[in-house]
Amino acid sequence: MPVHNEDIAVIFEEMADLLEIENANPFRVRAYRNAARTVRGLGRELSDMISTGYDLTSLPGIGKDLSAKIIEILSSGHARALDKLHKEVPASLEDLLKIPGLGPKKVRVLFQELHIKTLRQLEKAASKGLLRNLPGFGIKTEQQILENIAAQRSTEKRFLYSVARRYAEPLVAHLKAIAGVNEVVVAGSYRRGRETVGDLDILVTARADSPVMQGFIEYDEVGDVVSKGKTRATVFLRNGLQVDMRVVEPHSYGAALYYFTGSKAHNIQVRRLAQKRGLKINEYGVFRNEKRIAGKTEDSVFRTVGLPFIPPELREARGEIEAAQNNSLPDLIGLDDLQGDLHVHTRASDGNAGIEEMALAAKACGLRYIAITDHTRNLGIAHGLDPEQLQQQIDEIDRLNEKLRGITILKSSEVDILEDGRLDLPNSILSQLDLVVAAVHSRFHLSRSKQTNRIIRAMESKYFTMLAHPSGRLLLERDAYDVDMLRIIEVAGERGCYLELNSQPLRLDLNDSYCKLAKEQGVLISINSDSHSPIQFDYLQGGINQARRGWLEKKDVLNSASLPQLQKLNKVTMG
DNA sequence: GCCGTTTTCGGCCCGACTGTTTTCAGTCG
Repeated sequence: MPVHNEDIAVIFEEMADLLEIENANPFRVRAYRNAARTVRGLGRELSDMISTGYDLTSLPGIGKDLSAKIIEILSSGHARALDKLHKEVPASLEDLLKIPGLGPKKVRVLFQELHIKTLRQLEKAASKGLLRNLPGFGIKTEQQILENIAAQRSTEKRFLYSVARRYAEPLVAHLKAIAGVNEVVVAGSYRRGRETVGDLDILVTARADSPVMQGFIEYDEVGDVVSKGKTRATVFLRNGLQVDMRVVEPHSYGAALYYFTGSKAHNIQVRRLAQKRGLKINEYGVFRNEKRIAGKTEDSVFRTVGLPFIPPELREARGEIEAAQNNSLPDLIGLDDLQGDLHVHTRASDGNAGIEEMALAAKACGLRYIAITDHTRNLGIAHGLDPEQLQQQIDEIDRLNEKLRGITILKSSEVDILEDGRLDLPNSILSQLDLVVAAVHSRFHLSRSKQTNRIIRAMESKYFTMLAHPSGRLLLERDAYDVDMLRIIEVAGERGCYLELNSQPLRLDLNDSYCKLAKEQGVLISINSDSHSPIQFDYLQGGINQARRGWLEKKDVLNSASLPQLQKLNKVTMG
């Protein structure tokens, strides 16, 4: 049973949780959490790194001990240290930590005093009123625990970025309209462009007498008010989305924006840099002793630690600070850099508009070319095309290209990759297409090796151009199928194929880490809308957000090429 | 448990809010 980086990260996180409940040295706990993050963020599998003789202690946060533990886990599948901890602290206590308001100290008390190990036991004890007399607990705590157990059951924890935006934008407008309010900006993971967000962090600058705090908690959409102070409040909207608002003075705006944009891991790294320079960074500014030396803008904060501005999408402690120090930050791609869209559907399969309508909509968005990629016959549910129907479409595209100006339509297809890795169209018709987009739409539960080989076999077709939505995941709905994505990226590099970054809000597939890895391997990414209607070209912005999080520059993106440039590339024939 | 242009020992990011503890610990972000 191969051990993946994720397995190791999970073990380290479990160790951290249990050690925390055991009241271990907090810095030791942090060391495990740091190591888990490092392991998760690696581009390569640790098992490969070991076999090529890589010294793990050169990784950040991995020393002699954790390196030995990684090697142990890789060879045996488990860590004796964790097994030993389990004898003292039951694993189920981790579930209790997930209840808001319960941290390691309280969980420890629950376990020691009442032998509570599971959520069910906790709920029972709380409803019997057994918690209120424990040290550090009271009636309110007991009540809150009951409410939070119920809330956790009923609500979805994260929201799609696109959904969060629908709530964020009107709320920002509401706050801006309150007297005395200056700036209102959504920071946090939302500003970093993450594909899903757990909550909204809203930063406000306002005059001291502004009623913004009151105006916030009285907002129409607010369901529950969790806490409210002079500078900070937390609410839940009626849809379950948590919103934190912070109010700061204008001279702290940049420092606060920086601070609340995170990520936490990134902020810690930068604060450590500040510390070395005898500076302290908090949400109010950058301080030397008691004196504020920066904080009005984010730029000013970065300058005090000798760094250039780092775009929010990069602030994940994945090497951006080192890159900033070496002046090698990427020049991130923007929406304007896209010249075309290589994944577009029409009503011939499951879209809702004709070819011409889609082409004109793309042109209106500033694009110069699109590829029409309807499904193939194997995908019956989407009315996939058979070779004859595709031939008719090809003829229609030829006629339209004669007529249309300012936009070129490329002939293509989103071809199903069958279970054995064959493509769902004969070569006789594939050879007539300008490019071939291929995708897995069935048999998601094959074993890792079968799924990987299936896709690699498809890539070996001479007509294969690009793998669409490479992992098959649907955010918050369906996990990625089990596939060796590192291998897929390698093979794409060897065969001169491309990978898609699908911009549908529910997909955003490829994810940011794999985008970065593809870039490092020289594999170009195509940022496509997968539009099924003329308004869906807007989705490209979401793809751009994701691409930026994956460190992609214009040169890393296939469809930032002009049409003549695209024609010169491998695998695009433009018959 | 990690780490080193103050250090191989002694540090390790920082502050707001809540509830209960009447002076502060725990939790959260």
